[in-house]
This record gives sequence, C-alpha cells and structure tokens, in this order.
Amino acid sequence: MIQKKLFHEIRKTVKKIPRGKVTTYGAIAEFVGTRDARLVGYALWGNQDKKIPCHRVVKKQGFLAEKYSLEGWQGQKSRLLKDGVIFVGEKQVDLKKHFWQPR
DNA sequence: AAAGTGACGCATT
DNA sequence: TAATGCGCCACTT
Repeated sequence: MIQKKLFHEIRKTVKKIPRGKVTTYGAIAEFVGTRDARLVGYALWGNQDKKIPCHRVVKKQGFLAEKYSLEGWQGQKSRLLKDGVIFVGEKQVDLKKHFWQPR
C-alpha cells in the first residue's frame, strides 16, 4: 500500500537500519526531505510491517516512543536488547554508541 | 470536500 | 523552566 513518496522513503530507510543500531525520527524526517518528524512515526504506525524494524527508531535523545503500538516501549526494548543495543535507564538507549545516520 | 488526527522536534513566548 | 506553536504529510471520518 505504499505509493506516496515520502512514506516509501521513510519505510525504505528504516528497513536499512543495521542490527544493533538505532536512529531518530528527526534524522529520518530530514533525510526524506521534511521537518515533520511526526510523519516518520505515522508512516510506521498502523502498518507494523515485519520487514520494518520500527523498534530501532527512537526519539532524538534515545528515548523510546511512548505511544509505540501494541507492546509499548517495553516490547521495543526487548527487541533492541536482542539486537545488542545498550540501554541507559528504562526507556533510553545509548545513542552515542548506536546512532545510525540514514543513508 | 474539509477538517481532524497522529510513534516528534525545535523555536519561541 | 514550562508551556505552546509551527512544521507540513498522509490517512480517516
């Protein structure tokens, strides 16, 4: 159901996030050509495409999306830990070690 | 067809 | 320091 360019770019970009890395909504938004970070989250929301590792997308300070669908930040955290991502606190990842620049 | 809604981020008040 | 506004896209009602 992907046809709109921005959504396509967003999802395609998220799919490319390597295991053990995370990126931010803002970074992706900027990468696809918009300042609207909400668009990034919205592109993933309701789709939950298994090909898309949405759990590797966090807020700019490394915090997980509080409105993450279904499992919430806890489920997201589990998957990140499985990826080898180091956490700082309950819902914040170590961005300086795992940040991935969209490309 | 128009307005409302939605996983954020940054600037301004 | 906290609160609010704008940014600006696609989708739903």
